[in-house]
Amino acid sequence: MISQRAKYALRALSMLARSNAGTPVQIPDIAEEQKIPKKFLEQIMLDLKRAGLVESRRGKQGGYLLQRPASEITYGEVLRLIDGPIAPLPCLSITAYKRCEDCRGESDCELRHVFARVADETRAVLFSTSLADAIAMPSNTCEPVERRSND
Amino acid sequence: MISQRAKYALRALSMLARSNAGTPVQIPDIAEEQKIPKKFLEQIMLDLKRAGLVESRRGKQGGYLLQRPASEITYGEVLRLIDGPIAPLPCLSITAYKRCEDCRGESDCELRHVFARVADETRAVLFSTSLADAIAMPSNTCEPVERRSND
DNA sequence: ACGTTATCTATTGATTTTGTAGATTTTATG
DNA sequence: CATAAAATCTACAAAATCAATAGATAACGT
Repeated sequence: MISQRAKYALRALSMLARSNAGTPVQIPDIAEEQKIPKKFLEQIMLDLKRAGLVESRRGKQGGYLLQRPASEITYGEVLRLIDGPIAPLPCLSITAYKRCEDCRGESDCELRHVFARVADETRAVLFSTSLADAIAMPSNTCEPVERRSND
Repeated sequence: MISQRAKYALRALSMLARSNAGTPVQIPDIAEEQKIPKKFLEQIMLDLKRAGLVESRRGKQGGYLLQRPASEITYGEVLRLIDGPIAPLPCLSITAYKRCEDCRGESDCELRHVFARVADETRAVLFSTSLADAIAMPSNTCEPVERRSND
């Protein structure tokens, strides 16, 4: 499960992506439309700014804008920033690699082999999907949400 | 990231799967070999038992055995049992579906569309990989851990 | 100068995670 | 039957994480 924070971040960024006009979007507006606690959102936007995803303008007519085109900000990038490593095991993370202390031999760790595949698939989706892609999807992809027999 | 608990559970089950002989494996042995806190492991094994994954024998010569063949216990099943839903969003979980209160319209929620793909891919791997599969993998799959440019 | 907006720092409460501790029950075996 | 070895059960606790709140400060446009 991704964190609430990550959901908020992605939804906020989506709003910025939609409001392309070059005019900043303000926190109170995002908070209201997306039902996000205002002060909480402030912190999140700050994180996004420090990471270089958005830029801010202060004072009247201020607010936030994407720093890059929406097509060049991926879900993976955002998710990693907010929730940390994408990989399901520390020893599979690229940005925060850490050996599992209790695990002898990564090359014959079964867990690692299995979850390496999960990590690969997950990254393939998340880093190939940009904010722009996501916005373009819904209308097209509307087959009645195909469900397999598993979670 | 999967929980420590889940790692322990999977490693313990792996030991049971390997020790096929029909002779029970005991908690102290698992705990020592896998470096798992013994009392913590006890709780985990109880969960696995209650869920019908393993059976137990008490008293001397007691211990735990798989209740089904190792080829019929999947990583997905174990992970869901221990860590909860596989899906990254409550509204994508099959076993614990929950509407996102702050989200209007699931069919046009961008987050949902993107993470639905993640969920599908993840489940495809986890539910198609059994304990037996995982044990069989390591020796074969030993190309020097292919890494993409992303986490 | 004024109000509006982002920025910063600190703190709180709830929940989850990761364990510990100790008493109890069951069972094989001598 | 007595004993020791094993699982079982219940409760608790420390630490970390998450979600959110509070209040003061700095920058900017008009």
